[in-house]
Amino acid sequence: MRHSEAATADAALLDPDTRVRIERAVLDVFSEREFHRVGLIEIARGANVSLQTIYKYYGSKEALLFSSLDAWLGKLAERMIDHLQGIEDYKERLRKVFWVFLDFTEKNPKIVQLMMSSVYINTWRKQGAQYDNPELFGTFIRVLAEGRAKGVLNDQVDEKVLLDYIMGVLFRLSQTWVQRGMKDSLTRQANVLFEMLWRAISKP
Amino acid sequence: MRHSEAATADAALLDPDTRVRIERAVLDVFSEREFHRVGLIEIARGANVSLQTIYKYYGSKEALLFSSLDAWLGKLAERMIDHLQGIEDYKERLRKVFWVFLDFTEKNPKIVQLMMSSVYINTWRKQGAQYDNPELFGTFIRVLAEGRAKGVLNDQVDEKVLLDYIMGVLFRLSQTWVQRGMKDSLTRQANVLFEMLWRAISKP
Amino acid sequence: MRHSEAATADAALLDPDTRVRIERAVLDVFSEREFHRVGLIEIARGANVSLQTIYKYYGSKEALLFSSLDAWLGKLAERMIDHLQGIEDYKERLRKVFWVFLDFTEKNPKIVQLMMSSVYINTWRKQGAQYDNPELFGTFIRVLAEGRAKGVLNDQVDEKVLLDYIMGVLFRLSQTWVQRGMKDSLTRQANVLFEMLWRAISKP
Amino acid sequence: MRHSEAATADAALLDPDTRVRIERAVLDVFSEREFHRVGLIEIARGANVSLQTIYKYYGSKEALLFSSLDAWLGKLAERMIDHLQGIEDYKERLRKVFWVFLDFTEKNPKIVQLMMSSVYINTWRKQGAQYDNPELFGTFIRVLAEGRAKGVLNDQVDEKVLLDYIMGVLFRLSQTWVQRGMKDSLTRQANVLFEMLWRAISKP
DNA sequence: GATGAATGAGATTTCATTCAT
DNA sequence: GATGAATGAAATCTCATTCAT
Repeated sequence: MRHSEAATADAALLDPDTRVRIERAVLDVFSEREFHRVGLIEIARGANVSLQTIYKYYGSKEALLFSSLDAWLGKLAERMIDHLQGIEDYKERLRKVFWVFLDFTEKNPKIVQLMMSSVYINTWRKQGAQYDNPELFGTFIRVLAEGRAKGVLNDQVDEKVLLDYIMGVLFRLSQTWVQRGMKDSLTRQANVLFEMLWRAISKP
Repeated sequence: MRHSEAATADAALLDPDTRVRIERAVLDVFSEREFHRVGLIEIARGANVSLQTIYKYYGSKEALLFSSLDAWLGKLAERMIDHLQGIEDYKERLRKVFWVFLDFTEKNPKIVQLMMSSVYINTWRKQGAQYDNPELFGTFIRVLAEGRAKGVLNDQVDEKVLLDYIMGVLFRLSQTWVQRGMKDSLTRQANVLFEMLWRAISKP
Repeated sequence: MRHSEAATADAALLDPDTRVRIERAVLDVFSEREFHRVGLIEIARGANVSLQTIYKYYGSKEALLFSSLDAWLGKLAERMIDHLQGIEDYKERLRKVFWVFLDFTEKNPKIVQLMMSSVYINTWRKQGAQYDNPELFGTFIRVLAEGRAKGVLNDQVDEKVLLDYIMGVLFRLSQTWVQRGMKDSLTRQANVLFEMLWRAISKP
Repeated sequence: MRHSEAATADAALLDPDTRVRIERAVLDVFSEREFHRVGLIEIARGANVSLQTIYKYYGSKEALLFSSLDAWLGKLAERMIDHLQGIEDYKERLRKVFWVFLDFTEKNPKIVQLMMSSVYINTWRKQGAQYDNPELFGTFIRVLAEGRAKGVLNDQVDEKVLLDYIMGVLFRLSQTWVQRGMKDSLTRQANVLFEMLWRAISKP
């Protein structure tokens, strides 16, 4: 049903320059204020486009947010895949996933803020089909499956549960790091933090 | 708060019966729809009170949500404290905390849904002073401090990080359990799940 | 229909002292602000009574206003009748009516203000049956009829038209005198003003 | 004015068609019911526009009423000026003013009703600067000044008093004619009525 | 007589979304 | 692509009126 308009509203058709301006405005504004406190005119003005351009290419306020978020997360996915290249040892691969995520948080705290201010977990999930960033999550899943196959991961629980531990910890660490004022580097402690997680998910 | 009588708005003054009706309506509606899709008139009608009553005792839509949420979480705190009584062994105490949380999720999935649909992590934190439910979080913190004191917990990281692991995992497990359709009991796997977490946070 | 409540809400049953306080508050407040800008709580507080007392004895905001207005106009009627005593010459009687009205305006500008701020001509008329102050208007009418009978008044038009001229001029003079700042005495010019009116309504 | 955009709210910018519909609705509804009994939603529905359109172009309920009233009175002014053309004799000019007013009343009783139902004399005056219809009242004043200059008008009183007599009588005649059920034509008696007024204001 | 609480109604604002140009 | 205008919906606030104590 939503896809009926997909053909009409597709940010991909937008002039790349304009798109960047819009996505930056989204990041700036939605990270500062809650979703319902943000007016699309601010975004439009901030990006120097008309409201109609936004509606034409995104379709709705919600879609704008999720599409932009997806674009930003795409960068994380890209980076993740890039960094995973050439690492053979399984634990090292996972450690890398962990590190890239924390590193991304440190370099893009606004994205974390945006997610905390304006993204309802639930809505995000629902939009999943379109915006869940399969590249990102797919990479996670693939790395996990790999570990299970190699027999190094805990097999008392469903594979999804392992993902829950990883994501739960990563999200929470990112959030509190931002909320507590982005003091002392997250990545500097990455190894200690990862070892804790590793003990949780590896085969005991 | 634009409300001139913000100081006056206090749900505690409300007739207990009415309050329960309102809080139930909040739970029902906000768990189904996102914050900005909920109209207070629905809540009013659902609770059989007038809009004015809501504004008088809560002050605003946001305050209504957080006050109600706080009331529900108060139940969790109460239960938590109750269950902790008489358990001596430290690990057992933490296991209990873990179990009570999952048990609460299983028995009150709507609260989890409400948090996922309508509560921005950020706003929640900001409202902290008023609604963070010190009883609940205080209990967590106290149990943790206890463990540190006894030397059984990982001391390579800040105590807050331990809390992040626990909360991160608990929240994520609860959320995905609800989102994946509340299949198979969470508490049934509580021990396995807890042991994983325990390996993460205990002194290696 | 309205009279069904007459038995219930009747200002006459009110403690005279309280009634005076209420009527004074009505005068003070309704003369300063338009009807719909006046809150009954102000009146209640100003008169040191409870809202319920007002409702019990007056029945409604509108009734309160008209009943109070009627009480004040009663004073005009009383004074009018009093002053008319012992004047034989017809023209002199009418001149007196004219003078008393202007004198009343000068002494009670607030009543004029109240009528200008808060009384819709129409509503006043409709409430006529109850609040038209038959004593006052009855006196006018009687004096007029007298003049017609004596053959001194213009008989080319309906008697009511003569009343229209008198009332129209008196009301307008009163209103503009108040609005223009209550400068120079109205009564001082009463004779000149009356002679103008007399030329209009007397038989040419 | 609470309206932040008060400066923006200007009915003149409104689509003429829409404006006519709104003004007609205002006339219809405010003439039937008192100001505070009228809901703007009725007006909006009656004019087939949204509430927001009304607020955008008028700013407030009161402004809507006065702006509309002004528009209607503009028609009277126009007609007045038109009819005055080519009349040389001073008394005839004033007679014409008198007649046009009564004729307008006869043709637009709803406007009189609206003024009686919903316009507080006081508020109207205060809004004067904006809505007093300088064309209309200016014309009155100019005609009067003319008469004074020619020495045909009573000069024992201030010029404004002469205006008071004219307006007082005209308003009152119009009001009672409407209230008494709009029986027998007002204009048919215009001459007799005018001669009465003329005796009052002309030099004796 | 008084006090406190609740309600329905409606004024006013803000905003996502749509339409026409 | 952009601009301007209109709309429906809902947040918020104020108040007359009613009810129960």
